[in-house]
Amino acid sequence: MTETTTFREVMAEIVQRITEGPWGPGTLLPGEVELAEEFGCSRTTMNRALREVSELGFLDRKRKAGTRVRMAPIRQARFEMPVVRAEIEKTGAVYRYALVSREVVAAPDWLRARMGLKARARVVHLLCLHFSDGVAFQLEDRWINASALPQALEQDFSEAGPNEWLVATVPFSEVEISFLAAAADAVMVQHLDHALGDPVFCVERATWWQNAAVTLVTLAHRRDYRMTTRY
Amino acid sequence: MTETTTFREVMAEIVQRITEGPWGPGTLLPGEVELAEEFGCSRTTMNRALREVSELGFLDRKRKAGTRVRMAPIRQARFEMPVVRAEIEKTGAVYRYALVSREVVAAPDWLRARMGLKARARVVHLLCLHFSDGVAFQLEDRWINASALPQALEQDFSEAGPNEWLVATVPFSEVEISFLAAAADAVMVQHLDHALGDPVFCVERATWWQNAAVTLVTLAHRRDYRMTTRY
DNA sequence: ATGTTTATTATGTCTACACATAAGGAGTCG
DNA sequence: CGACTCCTTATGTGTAGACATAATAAACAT
Repeated sequence: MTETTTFREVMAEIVQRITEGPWGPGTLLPGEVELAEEFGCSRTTMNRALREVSELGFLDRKRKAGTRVRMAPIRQARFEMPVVRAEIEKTGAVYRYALVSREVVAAPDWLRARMGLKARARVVHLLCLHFSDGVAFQLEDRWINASALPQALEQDFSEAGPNEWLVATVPFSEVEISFLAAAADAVMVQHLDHALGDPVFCVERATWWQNAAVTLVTLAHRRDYRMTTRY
Repeated sequence: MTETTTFREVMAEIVQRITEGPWGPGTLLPGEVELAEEFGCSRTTMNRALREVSELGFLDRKRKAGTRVRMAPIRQARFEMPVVRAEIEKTGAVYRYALVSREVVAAPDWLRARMGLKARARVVHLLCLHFSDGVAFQLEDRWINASALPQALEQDFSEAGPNEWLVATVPFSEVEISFLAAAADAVMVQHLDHALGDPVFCVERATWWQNAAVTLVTLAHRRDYRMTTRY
């Protein structure tokens, strides 16, 4: 091996041995020291390589037990959750935002339960639309906990979407994301190109910050929308 | 600082400074050497910490340019794509598999176009059901390219699902995954607890290996299924 | 036989140092 | 003024060596 053996090369070789070579599912790999010797690199490098391969989902590492090839590689899909604006503009289309409605109300029971709000919590309820080249692309149904974020009461969200305001205001959060299929309701029918009961692809995102509920949003997408990733 | 400063502690402190402390979005961080000095650790450790924080999506690192706090943290959702069996058994329910139908046919045009198959390619078409505690959980509509995988013709898939056979047979693949909402068709109505036209959450997964199409599968889920992740 | 302690071992992480590499910036030259 | 070269600098990655930790396996006691 003439050139320097980088940990990436080692990774590649390991993956190859797993996927095509002698290390089938369930195989117990030799120890790091032995492998490092075979590959002509330091244990540090071998450790890095093995760690990253295991992060890819191929290996299962346990102290003392050793490194074992996963029976079924954990195939994890990564979906970047783009800001709608970026997602639309990436396609070359023109983005436009519109506020449909805004109201400040007492949190309904289902919302209180869902987000863990106190009784009589006040929330800002928004309906927004995101257009791609003039066509409704996404309907945003958002609730913001005004008890935790009183500044939300002063925002009117007529110019910019609440998402952009939120990411700039609330620094970091605990997030729960769900993907689901829902039946189009009256509101969706009115704003998106759907018929009543049509299947709608929805993303629901609940956000907390320091154990306080921040916001719950449901993003309903236009007809035939797909969320796709490759790897 | 009495106890050992592990790279995790350093990470935590860095994240805290980004989310709550002085390092707002866009901040240019001090160099690794300086930070290592401040935190009382080696540059190696600081490097590891910064690398992992940047993998979390908070930091943007470039040689010479330095380490900068991302304007909008890349909110990426990671969905582990579990084998159905594991997903069901994790909930404590009993898993059962059933083959609904199996046929070997010439690939229909839409499939040829979708997967890039040659004309007159033969495919194995399977319909399978995955039960959770006796209730239909997922309907699997799978096409396997028999031209690339002739072994598939000898499998009858009556005992074990094609997924488990495939992961054991085809080593590693290029995958494209889509999430979408579809309207329940006659087949789904028959096997899942759906009415015609009901919204169904579907996962579509196309797989290639060495530029040859391997399989295309659509997984239709039971009513009200959600795919959820937290971070 | 069964439960508890102890030794062993593979991975996890830290340190200090070195060289590689990419990219910004200064200086040079047409 | 613009294009080029070279230097500087921050991150990227490599080495060897050490100690920490978790989990298995063996030895021991009940």
